Amino acid sequence: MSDFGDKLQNPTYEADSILADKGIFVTNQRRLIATILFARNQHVTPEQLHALVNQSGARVSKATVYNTLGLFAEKGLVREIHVGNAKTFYDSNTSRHHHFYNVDTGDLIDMKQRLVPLFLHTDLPEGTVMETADLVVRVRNKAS
Amino acid sequence: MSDFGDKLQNPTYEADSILADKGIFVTNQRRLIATILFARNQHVTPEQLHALVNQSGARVSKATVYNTLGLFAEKGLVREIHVGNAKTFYDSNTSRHHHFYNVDTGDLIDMKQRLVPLFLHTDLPEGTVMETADLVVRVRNKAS
DNA sequence: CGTGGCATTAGAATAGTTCTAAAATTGATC
DNA sequence: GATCAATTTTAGAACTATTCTAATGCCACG
Repeated sequence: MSDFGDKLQNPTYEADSILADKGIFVTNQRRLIATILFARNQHVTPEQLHALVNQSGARVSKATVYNTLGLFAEKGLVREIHVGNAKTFYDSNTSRHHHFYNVDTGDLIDMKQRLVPLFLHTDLPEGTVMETADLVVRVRNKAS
Repeated sequence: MSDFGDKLQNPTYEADSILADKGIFVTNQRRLIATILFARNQHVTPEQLHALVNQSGARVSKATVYNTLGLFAEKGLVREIHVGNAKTFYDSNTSRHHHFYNVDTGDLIDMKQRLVPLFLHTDLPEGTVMETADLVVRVRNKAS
């Protein structure tokens, strides 16, 4: 990149600085994935993201999508949400909030209510540290 | 079974009545599974239960274990707990409580604290009904 | 410009679960 | 008790999400 003006125009610049801020080494694939992830707040599964990335012309392998999402989650860039039944979502909104999971449609929906009071680290089982605390309310369509 | 006295002596009688109370048709396999499940409050995965049943001499197929646990959960006899990473646990303690899941050991541990306030059905997404509401706090061993 | 180390890749492997089609069991009926 | 329809059980194949593997590519630095 030539100068600062260029950088501001360049849609990838923001992704680069987000990654750099978290000490994540920037590569083409990571930039691509970050750009898509942060284009809007959203919930994606690795598979959905893989499709999104690749239909944008680029080619990123499934393994890299998994690795990259795992790395981003580890660095606090996205939140990993486990909804059971072998599915994992990644949420680009890392603020404290919880979810509904519709088992019929596979949709993950933000919960507006703040239901879970502060969680105290001192109460964790002996010798463990918290990784994540997910409240997932599983729902299904009424008519079924 | 011959008479009521016999039934009281018979360890399977309790399982039978538990099943009957929930309108579950009793079969040998279901009785076996129920007996093991309710011998003590515990968390089991289908695979663990399958091993338990079969090392007790009987032979019950994996498919039946899955079907039966699913049926019991549907009828409210056990609680299904989704901890992510493709594992499902069944908890013979159906009272409201939540769990720690140790990702290193695979253990599911009861949480003593009552962290989640009453959940209001009216706040569910349009056209859906609640299935389960699980708060799972994922922890890992400190030294890793 | 060569070397070391990480990143990426395709495809195989794995784990948990569900599906399938056939065989067995059940209770109801003769 | 034999017969029937309905349900349950079964073995194993199929499926899905994810992780592993081993080879290849890429970049930074000397």
